[in-house]
Amino acid sequence: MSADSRLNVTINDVAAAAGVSRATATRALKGEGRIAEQTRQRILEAAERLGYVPNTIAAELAAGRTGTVGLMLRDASNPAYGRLFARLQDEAHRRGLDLVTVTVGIGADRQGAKQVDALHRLLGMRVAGLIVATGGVSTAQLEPFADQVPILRAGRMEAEGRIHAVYYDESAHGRMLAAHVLGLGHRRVAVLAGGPDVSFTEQLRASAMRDALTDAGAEVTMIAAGALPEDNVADALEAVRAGATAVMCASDARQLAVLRAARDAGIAVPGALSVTGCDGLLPGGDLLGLTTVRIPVEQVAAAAVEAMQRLLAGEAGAEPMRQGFAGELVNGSTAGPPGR
Amino acid sequence: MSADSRLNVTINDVAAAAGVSRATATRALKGEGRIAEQTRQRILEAAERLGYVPNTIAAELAAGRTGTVGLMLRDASNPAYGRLFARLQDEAHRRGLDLVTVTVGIGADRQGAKQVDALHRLLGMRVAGLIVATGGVSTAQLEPFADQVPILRAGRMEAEGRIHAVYYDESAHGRMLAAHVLGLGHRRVAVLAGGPDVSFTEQLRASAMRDALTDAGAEVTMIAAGALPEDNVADALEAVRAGATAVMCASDARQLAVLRAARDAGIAVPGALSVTGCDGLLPGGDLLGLTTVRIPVEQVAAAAVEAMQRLLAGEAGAEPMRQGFAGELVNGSTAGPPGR
DNA sequence: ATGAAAGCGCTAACAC
DNA sequence: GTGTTAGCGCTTTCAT
Repeated sequence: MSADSRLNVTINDVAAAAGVSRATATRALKGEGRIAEQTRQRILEAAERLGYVPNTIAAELAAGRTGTVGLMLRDASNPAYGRLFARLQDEAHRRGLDLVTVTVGIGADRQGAKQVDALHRLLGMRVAGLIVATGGVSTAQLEPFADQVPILRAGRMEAEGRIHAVYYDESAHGRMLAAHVLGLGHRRVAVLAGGPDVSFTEQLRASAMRDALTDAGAEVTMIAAGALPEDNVADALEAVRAGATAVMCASDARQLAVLRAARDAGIAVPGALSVTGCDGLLPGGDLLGLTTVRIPVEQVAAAAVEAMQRLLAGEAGAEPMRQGFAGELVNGSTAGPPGR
Repeated sequence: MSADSRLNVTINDVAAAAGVSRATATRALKGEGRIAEQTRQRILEAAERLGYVPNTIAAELAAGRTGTVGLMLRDASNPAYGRLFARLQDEAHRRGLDLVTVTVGIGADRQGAKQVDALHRLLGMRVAGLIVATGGVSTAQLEPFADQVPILRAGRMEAEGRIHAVYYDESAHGRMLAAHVLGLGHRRVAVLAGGPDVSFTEQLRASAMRDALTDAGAEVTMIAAGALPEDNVADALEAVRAGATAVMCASDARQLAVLRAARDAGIAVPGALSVTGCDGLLPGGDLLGLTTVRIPVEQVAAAAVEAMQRLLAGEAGAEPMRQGFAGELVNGSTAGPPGR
């Protein structure tokens, strides 16, 4: 309690106070090795009394390993990443894994310097494993470290190489939505998605939609949008005026933007226009009647942490892990049969 | 590039490769002290070539201090915390502060053992400062460390003691909403909020609402709800049947639950019932016409990080910092004049 | 401008 | 059971 107790108390102080050697104190504190129950108590009591907080920095340096897994996360204001983050933390907690997180902004920066920065910060901490939940850092940047520490990409596929992956099956999502829209009877559809440089995920969804739609003989207008949800929404409405009866958005954020625009333009949804999105994470999405796919965040988080734990335990096979999960369709009221 | 390069490369290797001593290598790598530009280049080049990633664990132990600020966060699936998290990270990034985050679940656990756990993990890392963005850890638990390391609570007030705070002025939010509802003409109002054990924030909002309402002569029914948004919504509707014309919810999540229930019960909003919430962070809240207060996440995050930076620089006064921010009313379509 | 040497607080053999 | 000892990889005086 004294001003220079607490964080300044070392294990030496504890050992001295208990009248034992540092080694014995370590053992007692970690509950390993055999010690007399009596001394153990004495040491624990001393630690408690002095307010000892073990210096993990020193411990990890001495032990030559870390107990923590690094998590690289993309901007968590995106609900999808926010939830994934929360679930990953939860799962890790449950399994006794310590997670330390660094986030990387999404600002355009030259050559992804920030991502590399964040990566190095984590690797500099000599984390025991790495979970990467951001598209921002490339496989090529990860690869060099893949045989030093298990690296697992969460949320997004990893096509090849030594990086493990537990991911959303976005192509399946795209197909599910396309099938739904087709089933409703639409034959002229606009697909609104971030351009290739904007979002890999949206691209995946959008191209799956396009393929499924064209395969079924529908006429598709692809609209490559900017990063903001409201970008290029006008183009989508233009397509509607030109005859499209449905706008399929690659994200719920875009779906909201389209709904807003449709409302402002006096276009009835789903009467004159059907709209779909993807993500399914918005609280209140049910009230809005969003038609979407609920991505399986929980499953991906659980599988990712479990996989990481296996990797840390060395139980992994020679092959990198690849596990995909598809969510389920949320049949809302923003999409209906094409009307007039 | 060889299998045991990269993470196994120490500064010794770099020094050796460059034909200098460890000390010189350190200087070159940190860009401090005077060294011949030529040797500097040689060292940097060697580091690059060997793929050297500095071991921050060792560096921090040796230096006796950390460059990182710890962030204790509550479950980020809550949009309010998710956004705060994202903004804090952003701000920290911008200001060159390194943040390491640990989250604490919200599960009921005996005596908040998990919170203490998380706290110790951060303190064990000997972080340079601590930002606490969860109500889960109490002032009493924080206090003992307050003179070892600057501790700043973000999002929630800190009444006394040595803990700094940058917070949402929830009482103001409650008053703003109450004034709005009163202004619309309501005189019989139900207030739905998590009970005292559920959410401190909601309590703050709710009691401010109650006070403002009763001060204006309105009749108020307080409903102490459970943790889930849908908890006790039935009680709120019961109050409506008994004559209340408005239900003020302490959070938007509860507002959504009430809207859902009202819809299912065939109660017109805002015709027969006005509903308000608080948070204002839901994407699509505008489409739903939510009446709410948008909490000033950005301001709080920015102020918190700035404050922390000042504290780290030792520029703080003797008094703990206390900075509150109020958001603004979002005048939606879920609240209107009392009708019949 | 560079090197030598002494630790930082802890763990982990290895003795006793 | 408990103590001794040698580091972990790096920073930092203090010499030179």
